[in-house]
Order: sequence, then C-alpha cells, then structure tokens
Amino acid sequence: MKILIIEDEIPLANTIQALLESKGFDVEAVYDGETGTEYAELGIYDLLILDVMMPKMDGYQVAKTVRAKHCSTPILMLTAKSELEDRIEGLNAGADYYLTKPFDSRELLACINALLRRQGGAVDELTYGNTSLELASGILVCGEKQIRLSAKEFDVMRLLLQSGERNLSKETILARVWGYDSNAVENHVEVYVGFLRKKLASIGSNIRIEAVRRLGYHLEMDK
Amino acid sequence: MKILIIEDEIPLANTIQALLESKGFDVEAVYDGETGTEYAELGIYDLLILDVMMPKMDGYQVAKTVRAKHCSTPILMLTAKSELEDRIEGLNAGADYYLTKPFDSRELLACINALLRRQGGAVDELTYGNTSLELASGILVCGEKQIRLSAKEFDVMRLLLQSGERNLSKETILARVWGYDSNAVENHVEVYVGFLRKKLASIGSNIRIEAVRRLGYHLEMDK
DNA sequence: TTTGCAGCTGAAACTACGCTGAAAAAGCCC
DNA sequence: GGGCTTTTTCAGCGTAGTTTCAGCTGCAAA
Repeated sequence: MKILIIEDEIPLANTIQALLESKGFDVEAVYDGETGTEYAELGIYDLLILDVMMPKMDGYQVAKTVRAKHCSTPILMLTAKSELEDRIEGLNAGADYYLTKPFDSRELLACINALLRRQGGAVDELTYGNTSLELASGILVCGEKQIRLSAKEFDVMRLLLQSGERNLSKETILARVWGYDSNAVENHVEVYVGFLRKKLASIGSNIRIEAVRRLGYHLEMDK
Repeated sequence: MKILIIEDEIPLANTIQALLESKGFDVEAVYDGETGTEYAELGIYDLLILDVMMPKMDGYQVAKTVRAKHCSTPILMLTAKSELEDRIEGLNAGADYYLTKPFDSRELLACINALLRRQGGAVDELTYGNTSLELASGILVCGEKQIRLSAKEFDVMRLLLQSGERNLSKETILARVWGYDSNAVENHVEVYVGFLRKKLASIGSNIRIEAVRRLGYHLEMDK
C-alpha cells in the first residue's frame, strides 16, 4: 500500500510517515503542493494525505488539479482550520475525508483504514467470481483448490481485482507494479497476465482476464 | 441514487429526507436499527445514513452486521457524540464518514457527494437516441445489448456522437481520426461508417449514420 | 436513357498487438 | 556454490484490426 504525504511542516510530515511506516505502509512525503501534484498524478498511490495550508499551492488547489486529471486516488485532507466552510470547501474540492489538527494517531489510522477499505486495502481478501486472493499470504483460493502467487503475480492480480470490470491500461499496471521509473516494458505485463491465467485455470476459477486492444485488461466472470 | 436513512428521531429523519429529496435523491427512512439492518442488507442502496444512538441496536452494531454480510454500501455515521473514541469506533465498525450533530445541511450534502462520487464510477458516455458509447471501455450499449468497438471505430463513432445532427465532412473525420498528415483516403471513412452501421444494427440501435452527398455524415434517429 | 460521380461493399492483403514457450538472468535459501 | 523459484528477455505465431481495391448501386444532371 503506497501512501503519499503532501505537507509543508516537515516535522509533522516525518511523524506521520514514521507512524504509517510502523504499520507496514509504503510511504513517500513531499513538502509543497506543486511537487505533490506531480507525484499524485502518477496515479501510483493508494492514498493521498494532503495538508490544506501550504505556501504557493494550497491543498484545495492540489485536490482540484488532481481530480481534474481524472485521478481518483482517495484524498484525506488534514488541516488546522476547523471551520465549517473549510470542511465543505475541502470535500467539494475532491477530498474524501477531512481531519482537523491536532488529531489522534488512532483516529488517523481509523480514517486511513476506512478509506483504504473502500479500495480493498484494509480487508484481508479480495474476491471476484468464485475466487479470492488472500492478501496476507498471497494465496489464490477457489473452493477447495488454492495456489500461491509470486510477488509480481500478486501485485498484478491485486490491481486487477481492485479494478474489477474497469479497464486497467498496461501503462498503469507497469507504473504501479514495476514503478514509473523502471525500465520494464509492456511485454512484462503480458507475460504476467499469462502466468495468472494459467494459475486461475489450474484452480478452476471462473475469472477471466480479458484483454481489450489498446485499452488494457479487466476481469470478467464466466457464465 | 437511492439513500437509506436509519434514524430513530423521526423529526430529524424527516428533515434529512426532505433535504435529500429536494436534491433529487430517492430516499427511504426507517426508525430502528433492526429494520435498518434488514433493509440495508438488500444491497440496493447507494448510501446509508446511520444514527449511532438508537434503542435496542445501535449504529455500530448495524454497521458491523451489514459489513459482516459483505455489503459494501458506503455508510455515513451521524451522531451527537463527538468524542474521539466514538469516532474511532464508528470508523472501525465500518463507517466511511463520521459527522457530528448538529451539522450544517451544506456539509451533509458535501459529505454525501464525496461518498457517492467514489461509488459512482462516473461512467462518462456519449448518448444519442437509444444508444450510448461508454468512453472508458469503448463499448456501444443499446438496452441489454452491447458490442465492443475497435480503436478506429471508436474514434469515428465518438466524433459522430459529438456532432449529432451536424454534418461532419470526410476530410474532418480523416484529419481527426487518422491525422492531418496521414496518407489515409476518404474510402477509409466510408469503410468505417460501414462497420459502424453493421454494429449499430446488430445491437438494435435506432441511430442512423446518414450520408449527405459531398457534405459528409451526420446522425439521425429512427423512431 | 445515358452518363458520371459519390458513396457502398465484400474480399483480399497487410499490419500490429497481444500471446506464448523457451531460455537466460537474477534472486534466494540451504 | 548448488539447486530452487522468480523475473526478464526474446523471437515467432495467430488473429483482430486496418488498409486496399475493384466492382456495385443509386442518384442526378444532361
């Protein structure tokens, strides 16, 4: 689970980063709105934590810009302003939750879990058709049969299960599994889709990974 | 958009119901947790608005029960309790947002929009007559029937839908689909219009692609 | 009625995308 | 290091998608 923190108060950013890393999240932090926007638009994060009060580009602008680019990563807004108008502005700008500083670390974690749960992040398995992926063990289960996935197979399968029938481009899969700066090529995705199809068939799953030319992959179930 | 309100204070429930109906939502209200659970488990709602303090079965229990049944409808929790511990308990029980009474109607609407935005999938599509083109998947839908378009078919169809009854010259279509400097010829457009007419007919669309001599193509609908 | 032109169509040729199997390279653990 | 799994690389195949083309249709002007 990759989380991006956009927060200009560096000590606070560090505290949050440490807290989340201790819970096993993969965290990056940037310290101004413009850099934050760039990073967020890569579309590789599962959650953005966004401060409202920042110099140059504030949190509302970041949220609006990111949403305007059709990036739907959940946004948790963080702020010292507790005024009603601010909360409304934040939510309308595209935030999914609004938390007022100072906040309790347990509340932050509860929010994050609530947001990630929607993404399929805080649950322990993802299910589609007659098949589930156990997130803790990386095992794919269909009825009595099960099979273990390798790390990359797991990442690709998780993305596909999270998107369901919505198309995922090879580019997106590459960015989120191999990293946007890796030198992996689209054939990697094809090869892994091949691996997954074999494993799905071997346990009798009714999940089909469908390719749509030029648009990428999505799931469908047989019958 | 169907919303279920579970709230034992009937006047408040009525107020919320009226507010949401005035915004065009389809709203039902029930007045205790048990009935609420039953209704919610039908899985037909796009959002639950859930009071915490209710006799017999409180909001936490409702949320937990509903989530235990693998029902993933977003839950907005509403309560007079503003204590930290309560917020955490609510989120951990499966709520997606926690709003403290008394709340402002604009804030309630902003929350609801934030929750539904995530849910909605915001399928953008172009529609004409009884037929829509889903832009994300490149699928042409008419009632129950649907058919996938290839990349070029999609580009041409999108242009036609955007122009509707206005004429599009073949040159314009060539320039916008094949590119200004490509060596494609007008027959390409004719061939693709042919493909599209076949596909439109195969799903029973009432869209006709009309040719106007020397002027190009536009859409009309049968009736 | 004829002629010419714009648009239509089916078939064939060509192209590129996605799929695959095999093998090399990189990790990993004993 | 040696034996295993995982990941990467690559060349070749099949097919959906695209282009080409020749011949057909039907309208409209002469």
